[in-house]
Amino acid sequence: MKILIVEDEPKTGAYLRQGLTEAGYVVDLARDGFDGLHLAVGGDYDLVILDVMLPGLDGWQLLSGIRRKDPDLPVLFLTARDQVDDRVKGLELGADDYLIKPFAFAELLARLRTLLRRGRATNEPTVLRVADLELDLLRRRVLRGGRRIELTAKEYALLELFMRRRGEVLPRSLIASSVWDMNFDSDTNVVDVAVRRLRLKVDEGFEPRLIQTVRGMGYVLDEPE
Amino acid sequence: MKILIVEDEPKTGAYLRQGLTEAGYVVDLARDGFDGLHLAVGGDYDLVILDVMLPGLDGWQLLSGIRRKDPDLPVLFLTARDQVDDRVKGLELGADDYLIKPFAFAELLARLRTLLRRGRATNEPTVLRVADLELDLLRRRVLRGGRRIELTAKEYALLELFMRRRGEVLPRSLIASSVWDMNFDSDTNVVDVAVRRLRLKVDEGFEPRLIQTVRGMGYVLDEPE
DNA sequence: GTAGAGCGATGAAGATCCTGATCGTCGAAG
DNA sequence: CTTCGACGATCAGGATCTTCATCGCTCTAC
Repeated sequence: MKILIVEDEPKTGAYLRQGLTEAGYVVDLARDGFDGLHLAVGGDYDLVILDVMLPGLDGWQLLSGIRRKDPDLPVLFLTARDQVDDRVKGLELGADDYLIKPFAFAELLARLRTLLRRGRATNEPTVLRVADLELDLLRRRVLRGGRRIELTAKEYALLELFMRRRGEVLPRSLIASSVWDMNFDSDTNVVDVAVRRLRLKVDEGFEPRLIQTVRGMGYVLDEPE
Repeated sequence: MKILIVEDEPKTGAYLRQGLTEAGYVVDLARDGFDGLHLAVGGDYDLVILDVMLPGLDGWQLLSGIRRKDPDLPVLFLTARDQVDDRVKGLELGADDYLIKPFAFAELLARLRTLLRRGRATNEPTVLRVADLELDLLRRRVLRGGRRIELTAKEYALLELFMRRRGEVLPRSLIASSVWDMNFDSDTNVVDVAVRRLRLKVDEGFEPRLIQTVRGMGYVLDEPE
């Protein structure tokens, strides 16, 4: 897997290169937008990581340049916290994902895997859908009836679990172990409380109710018949 | 490495056995205190994991039985949340570490590694000390001037980093990456705030001040000359 | 049908952690 | 020596998550 990084700040660039190389990717690094564009369109990469703030060509110009030549090349945007609103712009222009600096390296690797696995042709599903509830795995976004719903990290993890295993009754212990890495059913009701919070955001005021309690067993997410 | 688990609850026992076996340990499982004691004293184990609540012999009786035969065998206590005060009793009776259920499996593995690495004979240091500040790696306890100091998870991780690298000036970026797994110096001051909280607990009201700021570089923990 | 136990739902409080703003201080340049 | 800018300290506010206590419902046993 060959990845191009376009990043002007030397420290961040070097760090990314080192980390990704150690993770087994082949990595090239471009220092500005011009080099970036040049390499991206000619270099046969599987993925491009793109800093929004760049000298020369900025991130968006670079992105549209890439899209003109290669509409399918996965592009991941790096944006700083105070440019968060720019991510919308990036996604509209055809970026496939974004990440806000600072971020955990593990997080970056996870996103990369998703993007690369989806691949150019294979088109594995990136959006899970149950009734009018949608979960966009790449953008980490949730929509219900077309409306955006903001979820916290745990809520998102919980919902993703539910949707990936739609229709299955998930015992609390399973939920605890996959969302919390807790594996002992002692006297905690974290799962219950988390499910309640998720319900408030995702089910409250909507029809049909998707998250259902199965007494003595656990919870399911599904469309009731 | 051979580990004995003494645990009566079948689900927890099975889970532990499976997880530890997958992690490469050889695992035996005893269902009650009598079997546990019998196996422990005769079975040539490197470590024993012990549930406090047991039918037959309880955890402490078992522990003192073990200690009579083998004073050095590492023992890790499992205690439920509402028995937390019992952990003191356990440690006084010669347990080497304790873990509160529910806990993350990764946490258990980390503790095991520490206990096993220390080994029976090798006696690697398990307490870090600078001036009158002590950090007990096994018990995850911190003492200053003999007084117990309660730290949160992040505070503990930060202090451990400082003490393991006593005297070294640690740049913020290094701290961020080891305590937070964040690797980008953007506009956050989490490190500063965390250092402040740690200082309040560890340095405030004591002499000498151990956590020092090195302008433009980062922080050090050391005894000033 | 009724009582009781167990299970889940709910609400509130508390702990921890992060963000953002402001204030103070150190050091260099003039 | 004074001024200014950069860096760090500090504080308040808020978000998230967990714990705990209580309430209500369901199911079962009698």
